[in-house]
Amino acid sequence: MTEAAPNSTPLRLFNSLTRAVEAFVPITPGAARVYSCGPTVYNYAHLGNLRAYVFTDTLTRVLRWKGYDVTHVINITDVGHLTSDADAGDDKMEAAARAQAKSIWDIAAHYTAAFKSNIAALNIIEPSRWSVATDHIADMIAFATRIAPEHCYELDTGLYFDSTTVPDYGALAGGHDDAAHARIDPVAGKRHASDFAIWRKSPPGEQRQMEWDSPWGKGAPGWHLECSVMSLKYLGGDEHQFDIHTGGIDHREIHHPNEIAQNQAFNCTSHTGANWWMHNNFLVDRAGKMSKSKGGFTTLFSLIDRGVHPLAYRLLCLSAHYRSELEFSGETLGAALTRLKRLVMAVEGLKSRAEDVTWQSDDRPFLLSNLHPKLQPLADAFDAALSDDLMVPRAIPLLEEAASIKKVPADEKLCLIAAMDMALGLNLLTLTRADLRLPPKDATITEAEIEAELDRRKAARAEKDFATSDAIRDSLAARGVDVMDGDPLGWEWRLNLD
RNA sequence: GGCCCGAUGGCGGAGUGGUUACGCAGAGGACUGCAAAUCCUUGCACGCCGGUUCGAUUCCGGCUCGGGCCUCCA
Repeated sequence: MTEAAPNSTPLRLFNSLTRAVEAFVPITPGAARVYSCGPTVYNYAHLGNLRAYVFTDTLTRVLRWKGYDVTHVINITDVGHLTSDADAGDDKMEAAARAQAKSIWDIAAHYTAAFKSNIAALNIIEPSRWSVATDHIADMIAFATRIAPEHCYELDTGLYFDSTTVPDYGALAGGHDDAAHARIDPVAGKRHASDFAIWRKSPPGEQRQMEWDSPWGKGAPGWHLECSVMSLKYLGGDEHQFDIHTGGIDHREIHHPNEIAQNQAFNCTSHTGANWWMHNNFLVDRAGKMSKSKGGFTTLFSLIDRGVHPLAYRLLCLSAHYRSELEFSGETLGAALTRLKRLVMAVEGLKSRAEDVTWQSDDRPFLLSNLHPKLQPLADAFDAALSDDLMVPRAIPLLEEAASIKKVPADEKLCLIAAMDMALGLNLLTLTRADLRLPPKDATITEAEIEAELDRRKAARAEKDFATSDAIRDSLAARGVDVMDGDPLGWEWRLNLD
């Protein structure tokens, strides 16, 4: 541990490899190396995608809370995913480029920037490294060259991995059933249905925007290859092993088993490459999970356009355990926004009463030292909840209790809240009520106009001309503005979350 | 068709073999010219049928319903 842990509950994490919660033991004492499967940048991330990064951010923050130095890598997949068939066919990046009549590189740059903007808006800590797939083609070719003689075979369409050449292929998925794959039209010549492409050759006579020379001809790497290559390169160390690999639960069935097979082939061992494989569950709506390919996805940008602060979505994600499905709707989002607002107001109230600035420290052990006797049990319970496989839903009410508990000085409460928020990432110490009042994109009135109307109304009320003051209030309401006399903020946008 | 998961109050979502989750909504109160916002208080639950048990929402079996994966997906 790099810092003295204020509380000593051991961290326990669910491991998809064993389907059990296990005590976390890092390879290097005091350090944690984490790799997260990142986005394919051919479109905007939808809210379901973003849940995965709130999850991995929670993991990062809890590891830090427990005192570990975290090295975190997220990849940017700017090449390699296919639109349809198992291992051949069109590339999503190429298809998006054609559809938008842009260079594929422009597409990747645009959606990468959009993704990073979402990450920032959700107060997700930047990874130690963003690892871009197309920057690692040479590494991928070297990796493939090393495993090819023992584990791969070449067809007209590309280089394929023979899934029977590694022990327990598909174990992560909970048992592999080769027959189940038979339903899919197999690529001609594949030895086993579960074999997958390491290198995809460009179709004869077709010039692709992204293609590279390789020992197996001009083409592009298979989409499983990049994660093995980049995770082992940046996190694997001499042993080519690291601590935790995260991703969506859908990756547990295909992508991660294939990654494991590649790692085993590369290392010539049965070790999967990562000691923990962790998977977040889906964000769902009434119809089931959200997904890009089904269309009809909702982006974080669309929420902001409606006047919903992005951290409300973060709080929504934190209100459920990462391994549970989470229902998304206007109602659940609105509930999270209201909850966030009340939290922010509580902290603002404490800040206005605080007498010193000790709570402005970012030194967690300091903040958690010498806690008020009434706060210590809350801190301990908070630590216990986080340590129990990141049980954040049980941790949030403890922060709320810390904010409202009676007969404890504001400064002391703020110290604990500041420490807790380092784990939750809700920005509670800096966020203000006014920050949460985002104008809807379709607003028909400006804030200056609203303030002018409120000045008129204030004058009318001073004269006890309630007919005029109520008429002004009604006209503002008709334009989506709610007047709140007893509230320092004075007014608020009315949200439409249907 | 194969594999897997879930079923908690109006909604979301924790948890437990016998005692409070929590949030949002609702209700009552305070405040307010009124309303809103805020604060305080508060009602509401454990899919169905069996079994184990002194006692099950919590353990076991069956059923029903819902969902996921098996094709790119977080």
